Amino acid sequence: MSRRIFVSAKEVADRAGVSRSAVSRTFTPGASVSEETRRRVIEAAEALGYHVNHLARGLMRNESGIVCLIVSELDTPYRASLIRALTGQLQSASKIAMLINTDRSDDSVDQALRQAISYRADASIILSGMPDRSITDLCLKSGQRLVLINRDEDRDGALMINLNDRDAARRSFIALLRAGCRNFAFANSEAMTPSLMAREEGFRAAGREHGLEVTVERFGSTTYQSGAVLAQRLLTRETRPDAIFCVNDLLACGLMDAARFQFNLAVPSELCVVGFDDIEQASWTSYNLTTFAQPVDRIAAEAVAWLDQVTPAQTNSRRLEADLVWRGSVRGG
Amino acid sequence: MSRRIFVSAKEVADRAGVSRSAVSRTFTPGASVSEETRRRVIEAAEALGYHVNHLARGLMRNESGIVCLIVSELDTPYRASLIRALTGQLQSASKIAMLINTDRSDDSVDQALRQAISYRADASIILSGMPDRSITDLCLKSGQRLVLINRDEDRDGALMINLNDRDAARRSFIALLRAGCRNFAFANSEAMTPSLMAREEGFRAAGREHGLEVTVERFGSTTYQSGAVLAQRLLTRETRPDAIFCVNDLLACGLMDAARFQFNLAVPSELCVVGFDDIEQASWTSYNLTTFAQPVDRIAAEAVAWLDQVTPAQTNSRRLEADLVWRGSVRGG
DNA sequence: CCCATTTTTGCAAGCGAGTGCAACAAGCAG
DNA sequence: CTGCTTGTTGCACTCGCTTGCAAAAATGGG
Repeated sequence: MSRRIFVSAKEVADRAGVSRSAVSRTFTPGASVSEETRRRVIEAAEALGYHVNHLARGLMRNESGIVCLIVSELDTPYRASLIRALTGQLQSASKIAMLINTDRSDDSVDQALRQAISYRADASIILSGMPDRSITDLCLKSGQRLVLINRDEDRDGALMINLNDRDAARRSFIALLRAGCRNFAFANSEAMTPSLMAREEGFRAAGREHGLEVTVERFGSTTYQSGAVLAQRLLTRETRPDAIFCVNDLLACGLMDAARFQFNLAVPSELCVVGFDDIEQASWTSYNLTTFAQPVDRIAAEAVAWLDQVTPAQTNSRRLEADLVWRGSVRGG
Repeated sequence: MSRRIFVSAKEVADRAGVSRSAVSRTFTPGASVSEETRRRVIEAAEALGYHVNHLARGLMRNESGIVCLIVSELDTPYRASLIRALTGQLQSASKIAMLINTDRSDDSVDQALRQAISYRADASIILSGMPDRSITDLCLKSGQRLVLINRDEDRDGALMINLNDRDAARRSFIALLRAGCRNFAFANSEAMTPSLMAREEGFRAAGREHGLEVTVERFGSTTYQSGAVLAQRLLTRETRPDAIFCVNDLLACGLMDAARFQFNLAVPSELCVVGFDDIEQASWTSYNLTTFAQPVDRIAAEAVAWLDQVTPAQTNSRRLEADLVWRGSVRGG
């Protein structure tokens, strides 16, 4: 079964009684075709079910319209909503997303970029992991655009979109301080990616500025399960924290559940919690979590706008602000 | 900036001192090339950073290796995990996923399929919505494979993967009956898709068989928020249900939160709840929801296996079983 | 009505690869 | 040495499209 009998421009041309170029031009915005021929071509195309072959077009035009999204653990709420925003906005800019899942091995971000090159993607957007410099250089040299979201490592020529994590962490500290908390803790994973570390640094720095100790605990990856373990570790300390900033919401949910059901602590009266990302679950009544919102639409918009530019601007780094979403997991507010 | 200077087979051939065909054959498994030339080609390719142009290859071979995933609201937990499974398994079968987001307008499933045709996708997998017959016919006629997941409407030639929703609903009823419940309710959305309706039918049918009334309430879409509204409606009835089967987990979470925080009902002692999908949140301590697991890996495996077949089998419909995951939202167990 | 513009149209040359075919080389049996 | 098989290689055509170029048609001004 390799019938694969797509109808080609030739057939449309024959049926419409015009040349193949006429068909081509009909489907090329801005090309010179008379109203009459265009009508006949459209009609024939409709009747035959013709669709321009984007593979062939990409080959000729030397631009495929494809943008690769490189991501692991894509069912994580934050990732999923970012992907949703990106695919939506890419489509509005008449590009199409190829999704490459890098869950498997470690070098697979490199593999993913090779795929991107093979399909002559116009650009790649990296949401997870960090590829080797040699391969990113190859991408850039080949004229493929590169967007790094929350990756932070430098790659000249690539667009880097980051949040102001340090500042958010600082604001979180102040909010907790105003809520009357005095024993601060930071619940982190062991992932140690730049943006996660920036949150930790920012929170610690704020502590130092106010002359207050900040307990830091790190465990596993940024998941619900890690949150539970971190709760275990933090809440059994001699001086129990009354304020915990969690490196992301998923972890915060796990931590809150453990605090509540395992340690019988009431949030926010006995323990204040702040998260990061503003995933949907943060707004659920059970959590009602005060958190920082990832501006997914802004992120996607910046990325797509940059891809649409003819010549990428000088400044290829964006630092976006994460807004604090006040909910019930912190007193006051 | 349209440099786009990818290296071509010609350049590799020149550098290796062989013909272009030799390069082509080197990268075509099973083609006849001597060990010596292959070595030289590989070496030159490596040095130049050559990657076969999949656009051109797809054009010639008349198969692109692209599979379109057509989906809306892809940040929904169940959808996201299905996408993760699909992309992972497609890649293992050396195919690549194109993700088409159909959030926007209503006819956009049709639009998506047009895109799939334009990119000469080998197949399309539809997770949301239902395209017009005319366009699916065009896909099939063009030799493009079609997979419908939980769509249920018939399309000859397409693979249809469904769950045994009716049976799951029946088992759910029996479990609730055994838990000692007597006032049964079914919380549904107004989406009315076949698989959701099958769950409702199945649950009602089980009720009839046991001579017990089943209250059905429908509202909005299958979201957390709808769950809250449905709780409001169901739990204010003169005879309050003590067993609610929710059409999916998201809705169940909303319903449980409302039951708990708004109506002060304890789960499972005063109210038993069963969901569907087994999203990650169902396992969180706050919900600890008894539910039916969507066999996402099986679904993905069936889809990919069918795509790999040279000639699609006669029987192009799969009905998979959803396993009951016992947790704490139902007494006993 | 004629000539100069402008618009439309078709031809043909690519884009980067795969592959049938024939030429060629090597290996081997007779 | 000849004839034949087996394995490699290059030529040239093809896939479906875009686009520069020049010819043809349409338009308009004088």
